[in-house]
Amino acid sequence: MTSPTSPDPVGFQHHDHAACVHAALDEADRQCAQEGLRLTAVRRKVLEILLQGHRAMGAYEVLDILREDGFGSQPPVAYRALDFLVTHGFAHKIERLNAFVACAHPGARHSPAFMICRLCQSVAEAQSSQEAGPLGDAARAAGFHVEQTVVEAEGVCPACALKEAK
Amino acid sequence: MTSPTSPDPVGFQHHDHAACVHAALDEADRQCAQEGLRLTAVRRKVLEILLQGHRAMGAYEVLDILREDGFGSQPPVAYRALDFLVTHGFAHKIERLNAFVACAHPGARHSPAFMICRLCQSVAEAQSSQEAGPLGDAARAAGFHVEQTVVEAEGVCPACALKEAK
DNA sequence: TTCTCTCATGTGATTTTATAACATAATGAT
DNA sequence: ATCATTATGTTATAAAATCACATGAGAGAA
Repeated sequence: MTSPTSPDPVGFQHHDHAACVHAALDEADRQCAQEGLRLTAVRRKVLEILLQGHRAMGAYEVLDILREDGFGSQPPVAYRALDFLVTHGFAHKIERLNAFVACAHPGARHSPAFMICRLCQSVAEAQSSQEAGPLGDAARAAGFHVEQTVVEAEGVCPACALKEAK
Repeated sequence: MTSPTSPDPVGFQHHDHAACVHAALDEADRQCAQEGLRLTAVRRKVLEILLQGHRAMGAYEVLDILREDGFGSQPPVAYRALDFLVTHGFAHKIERLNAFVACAHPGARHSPAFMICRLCQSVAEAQSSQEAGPLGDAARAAGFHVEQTVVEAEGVCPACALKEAK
């Protein structure tokens, strides 16, 4: 299933893709049931698309796939599902790319940080924190109450750095 | 010149606005001369607009003012000038808002961090760092080479927090 | 100066991203 | 079964950004 030569776009490491998609969907089902959220067909499909894609995808890219699969084909269909997933932590928006990725740490309450490779467009998700680091310090100093954070680094992933060095 | 009742949108504190705009433009002139950059009329005007506005402004908002002042009125005019300013550190793009602010620390080589008030839309710029904090740790652990960072916190500024508390 | 090369600007058209507004349908509670 | 709520489908439009190409201004060489 997983090509051994293609770069792993979410974690910079290879893994069993089909299993990972399945497990994440199961986890989402479980979590929605627990919290009384409705993981409807479109929403579940969009999450599946993001998990399958395993990289940052634009809303219209997601929409194209939804259309092929017989769902509504207008932008709001994709945006609404993406909003749901983002709101409830099943996916994240990468502001720098105006694109979306499935969350790599489902279930965990977290403020994610992303590393975006400018060469292969892969995106890795790391755990961040709203209080730690320079931003947390600045916020405390300024008396600013942080509710959400966008932390994204653009640069070169290890795989591309290797290729470039050659 | 400065209204004592309006919130200060960039730093959450009041200051002498006219002088601040003037000083920043001078500083930009100086720095461009030194680095052999051309701070042309449009570019200087756009910087002035951002400094005057003293908040995050959309490209089209900037463009409207350019138009009124007799410059070109098509989007590329604004976007090109903004690109120049951002590239050379005279302004920053706030990804979360798709908007631009004049740099609050001109001259300093820095990776900025922003605090965005969701109530009054004011934006404060703090100094950040590409190496410090959770993101730096994660990047080192992953072998990711960071070139640029987007660090933005959304929340409530001190002034709005006070108003809400009432 | 005048030529020329380069970089910047002006303009029209288009693409990409995102939302508004409203009708219809599905779901859950009573 | 009814009703309120929430989700979906669809049309239309807004907002943000870029492409392509023609014109113009500035720096350096002849």
